[in-house]
Amino acid sequence: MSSEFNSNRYEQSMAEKQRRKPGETREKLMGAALTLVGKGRHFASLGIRELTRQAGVVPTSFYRHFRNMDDLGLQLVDELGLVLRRMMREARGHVLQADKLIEESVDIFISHARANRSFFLFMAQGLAGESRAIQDGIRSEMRFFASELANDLRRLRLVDHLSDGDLDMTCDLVVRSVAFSLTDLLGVAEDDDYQIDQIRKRTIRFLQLIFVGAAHWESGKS
Amino acid sequence: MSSEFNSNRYEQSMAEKQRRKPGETREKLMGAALTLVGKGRHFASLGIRELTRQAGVVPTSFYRHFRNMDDLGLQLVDELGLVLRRMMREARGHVLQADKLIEESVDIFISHARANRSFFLFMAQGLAGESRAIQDGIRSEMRFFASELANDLRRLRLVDHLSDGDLDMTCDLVVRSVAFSLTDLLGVAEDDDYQIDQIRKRTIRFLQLIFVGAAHWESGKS
DNA sequence: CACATTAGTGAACAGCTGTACACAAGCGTG
DNA sequence: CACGCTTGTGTACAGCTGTTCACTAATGTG
Repeated sequence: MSSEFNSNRYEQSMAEKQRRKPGETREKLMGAALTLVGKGRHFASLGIRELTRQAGVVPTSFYRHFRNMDDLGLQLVDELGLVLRRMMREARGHVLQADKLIEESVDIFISHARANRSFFLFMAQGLAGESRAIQDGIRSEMRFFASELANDLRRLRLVDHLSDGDLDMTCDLVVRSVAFSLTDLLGVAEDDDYQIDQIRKRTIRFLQLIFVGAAHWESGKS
Repeated sequence: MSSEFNSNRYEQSMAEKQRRKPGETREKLMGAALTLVGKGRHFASLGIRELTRQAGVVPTSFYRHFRNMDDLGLQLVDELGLVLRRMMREARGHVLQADKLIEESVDIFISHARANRSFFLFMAQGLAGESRAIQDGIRSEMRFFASELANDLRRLRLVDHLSDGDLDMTCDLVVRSVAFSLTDLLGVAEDDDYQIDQIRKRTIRFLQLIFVGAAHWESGKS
């Protein structure tokens, strides 16, 4: 990555101290955090020096962009939101007919989880992390995701018999189940296709079970 | 049992350096870890010195009982198993008739979660923690819990139409949903009765939805 | 061009960290 | 009693930690 500017003006780079595109260090620091998390470290155990070392930057640079570790975590949550939105957009574009809706959505989810492993690892960690702000941020992203899902389902008119509240609850449960499958997914090796397929099948069955419940919800309500 | 001369020799305890019942320091260390976790710290960020300080013990004592932090975590997972088993036993004893089964189980779960807050906090953290061994341990406890639940349901003959595999899947989903509600529960203040009741109601609805799905599962299967 | 602002650097400091080592007190067993 | 075993203690050390400070180079704005 980022090799587009190494050809034209490196002859004056005697010092090469700080000529980089703006915000690059910031991204390097956030990327370094994700890299370390991707290597199995927990975000809460990362230190500033360790982070800057991984990013190839001097420790003091950290404070130019973040007040402390929680601050960096919050900005990571914001980027996580972008990842989720990209995933939603792709799902909305790809789902063609209703009968394969669950399978295709789960597939898209799994492929995004594999492509953005570190991001989702960070999300799973943050749910029970030590910063309340990060926790709330992630929870809020999940709520947003669930409400968007509810909107889509309403638009597709597949669940007309459900009240808004019941639909929201159903989507909430769906998102939680998928999020939990996510932690399964992050627990197996990246290339263990067999295990990943098992998780895929289980997740699909979970969602089918939930939607069967939703289809019969009013009649089954006590 | 008591010989005749071991009763009058406690007056030489001038130093009182290390006369404590065996294993007390071990428990103090594990308790200190739980205390810190209960205060909002993440287990992965705890240090040995910090822990021994909290326990009121000298740092070197740590190594008498644990090889490292992961070792301590694993032993905490074992104790977590005991907590879960106690909870299951109480649930089995208290559930009288089938129609209140979900409500009563959720109530028991919530009361145990409040009573053993730090333990469940540790469990929620460990699910996405940095030690694979701890992660697997917790996952294994959850699987055991789910299979016990499946046994109970089979014994109560409430779900005779489900195959063993489908019942296991249903119970797995139930346990996951409850575990996720747990993280909600741990996120609110201990005495915020209103929020806790909201979580209680939502969890009950989740489980009802799942069981409605299970009741119609075969017919809804594609 | 002059200027304030921004983003980078290196040196420094006090304090904390994990771990090793040698020692002491009490225990159970012979 | 003497012995080894376990548990707890104090000291020590090298290395890492977060954070402050003063300095410098490049950038954008007038």
